[in-house]
Amino acid sequence: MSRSISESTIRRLSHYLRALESLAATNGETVSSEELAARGNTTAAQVRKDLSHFGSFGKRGLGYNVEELRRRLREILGLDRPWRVALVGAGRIGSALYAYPDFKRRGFECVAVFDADPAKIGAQWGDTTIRDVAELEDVVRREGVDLVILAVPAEAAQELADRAVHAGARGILNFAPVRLRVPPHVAVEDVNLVMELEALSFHITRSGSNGA
Amino acid sequence: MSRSISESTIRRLSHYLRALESLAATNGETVSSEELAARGNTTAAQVRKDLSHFGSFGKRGLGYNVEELRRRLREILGLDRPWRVALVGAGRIGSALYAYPDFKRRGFECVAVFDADPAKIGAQWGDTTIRDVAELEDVVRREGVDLVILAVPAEAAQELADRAVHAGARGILNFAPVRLRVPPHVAVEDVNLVMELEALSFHITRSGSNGA
DNA sequence: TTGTGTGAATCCCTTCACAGCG
DNA sequence: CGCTGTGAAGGGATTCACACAA
Repeated sequence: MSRSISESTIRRLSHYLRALESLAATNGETVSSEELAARGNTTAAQVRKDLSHFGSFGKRGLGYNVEELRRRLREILGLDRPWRVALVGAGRIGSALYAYPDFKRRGFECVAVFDADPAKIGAQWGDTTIRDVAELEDVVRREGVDLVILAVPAEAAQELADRAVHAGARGILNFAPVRLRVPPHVAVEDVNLVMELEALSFHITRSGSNGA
Repeated sequence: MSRSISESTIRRLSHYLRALESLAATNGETVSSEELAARGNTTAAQVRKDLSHFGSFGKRGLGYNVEELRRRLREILGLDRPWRVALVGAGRIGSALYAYPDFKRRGFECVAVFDADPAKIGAQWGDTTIRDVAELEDVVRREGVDLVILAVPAEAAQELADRAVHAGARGILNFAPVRLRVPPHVAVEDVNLVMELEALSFHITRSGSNGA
């Protein structure tokens, strides 16, 4: 289809999908770009433009069929198949993510958990045994892991990313505050909690009544 | 100074600050926009443009004084003062955040933790007692809470946001997958982990060799 | 009539290129 | 010289506005 879909468009597609799913029960048949925009982030024109990059899913004068648009969005986002996820780092963030119910609900299945700490290796999380991170490559290969969640200290992140990629991982969700270097066929998304707080700090400081 | 600083600029300022902090020890005196760009996300021109929105901190032919630029960036981001943070939701994500060492290091101090679950209320996390969320307004007011971290289910998020804002909170870090409605003087940053995974899914699906 | 799909216009962000200061 | 600070150019992304299909 088309080239170069922007990162913001992708985010909005996720929003639309979520809106459709909460709509499926309540509303009956169709949504307009207007309704979708109200529940998402944005304007009706933006919704239509976003969708137009992938085809023409609507009916003029009517709107979009909820069920069909939902299916198409899942296809577009690649959610029409299960994803095999490995979690690297069994610390606090790792454990929160492991139990995050929305992941499974969306088809992201955690098939392995790793840590470097001998005190943690061998422990059980539900039915998952925490493995030595030394086994990373083996397990990624054997289990066909697609995505790796890196919840490890900054110093360890690049090396672990390299190893996961080398073993076949195609995407990395990175919680470490470093910019990872990866080959072009590998996708990386960064989550940096401190940065989010700093953004809040910035906005409040600027909008505040203090001229400092 | 100027108006309308973009969200991406703010993120980059955070990057620059982090780069400077790791530099302060190793390097001696000055950095060029080139070096800063290499460690951050971006290009030398972008670094200079970003900084130029806030003043002229560099010396031509020399670069930026590391220590001074660090100080200015902390000022710009509003990090030259402590922030009082309340954590709402003592679940797994909440507990991971509470212990997140980088928060304190950057001046974000968690002064209260709330939950609605009677089984959790009264429990101790370090020296913090988990409070009944019914006390939210009181405590936010009494403790002078600036920022609220919402790590609660989607259904509860908007109501809790309203209450926190009403009690004086100026910023919200929102982990619930809903778009919060807040007055214009309140800043919101969303963290949506499922969306990040979906973005990975999208990229991999598109770049993949499978035509499906 | 309603609401999509889409070129055209607009706005904003990034990149370029260079004047000017140290 | 070297490197910043910045107007101008370029490129993307949003918004506008309307032809057209149901």
